[in-house]
Amino acid sequence: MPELPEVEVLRRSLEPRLGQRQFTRVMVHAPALREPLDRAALAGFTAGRRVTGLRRRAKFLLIDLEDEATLVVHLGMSGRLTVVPAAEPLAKHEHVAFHLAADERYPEERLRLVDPRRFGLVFALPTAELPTDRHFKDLGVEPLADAFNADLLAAGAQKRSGPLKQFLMDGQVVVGVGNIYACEALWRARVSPRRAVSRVSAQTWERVVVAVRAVLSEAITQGGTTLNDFADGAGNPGYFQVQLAVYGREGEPCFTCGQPISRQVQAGRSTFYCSRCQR
DNA sequence: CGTAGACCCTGCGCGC
DNA sequence: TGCGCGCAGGGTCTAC
Repeated sequence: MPELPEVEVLRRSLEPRLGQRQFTRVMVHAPALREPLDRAALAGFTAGRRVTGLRRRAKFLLIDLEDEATLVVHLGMSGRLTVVPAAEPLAKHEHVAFHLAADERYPEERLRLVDPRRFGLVFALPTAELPTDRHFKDLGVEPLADAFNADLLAAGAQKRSGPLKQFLMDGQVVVGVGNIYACEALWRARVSPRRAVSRVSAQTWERVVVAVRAVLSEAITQGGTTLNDFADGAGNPGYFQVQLAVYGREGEPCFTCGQPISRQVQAGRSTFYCSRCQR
């Protein structure tokens, strides 16, 4: 399901539902997702602790708990993280669930991860170890932070070669820009995804920054979904509210010029673009 | 050192 | 109606 906007929408939807709730037991139903599930660590860092806050870094959801522990969830391609009644039957592909104690607001529930393709990831660790954890230590800047700017991209491009789209999707440069929004942002910036990063002007970098920010923040505002199987933390489905200009529109007319949208595979992923508008 | 490609896994839609 | 194929939002590893 996720790109950055979907994870951010999920974070916001879960925040009131999980805030101050106490984790009880963890139910691990699969041996591994992208990595093995460490039942002992998951239980040890969560059982009995209350949720103190929810954060996001790149496409990772960070659930901070009492006593300086953090539960980390990544949804991969097909993960859904939802809160359901504790007695809800086990869902197909429900690989792990964290039970939540009843309080004055909610009955006993469970926070469950359903992930058919199992590209997701769940682990827990001391909060202080997050920055040096191997999943986080090499991550680039957040695209909605001030540090994401034309100078940063131009500097990063000097150390690399290859096409612009792959550069934008490189998490060591900027995080959270996945295949859909990379395509959308480059269409909006009117620059070709195939353009070599060495041949991008300062002015164009500026347009790319503006476009990435706009595409992501609009998707968040609109409830995050471009994706047909997205659901927020309450299980509400997505609404296809985000109008996609190029992604999935091969052969359909460009909204700007009417030229049929092209599709080309780059690094094993489909790239959609307008060959007239994007140079 | 960077970069390109394979790979992890299941489900879905399409054409036959 | 059923089957096989291609394709899908992510990230990481290996071979060059």
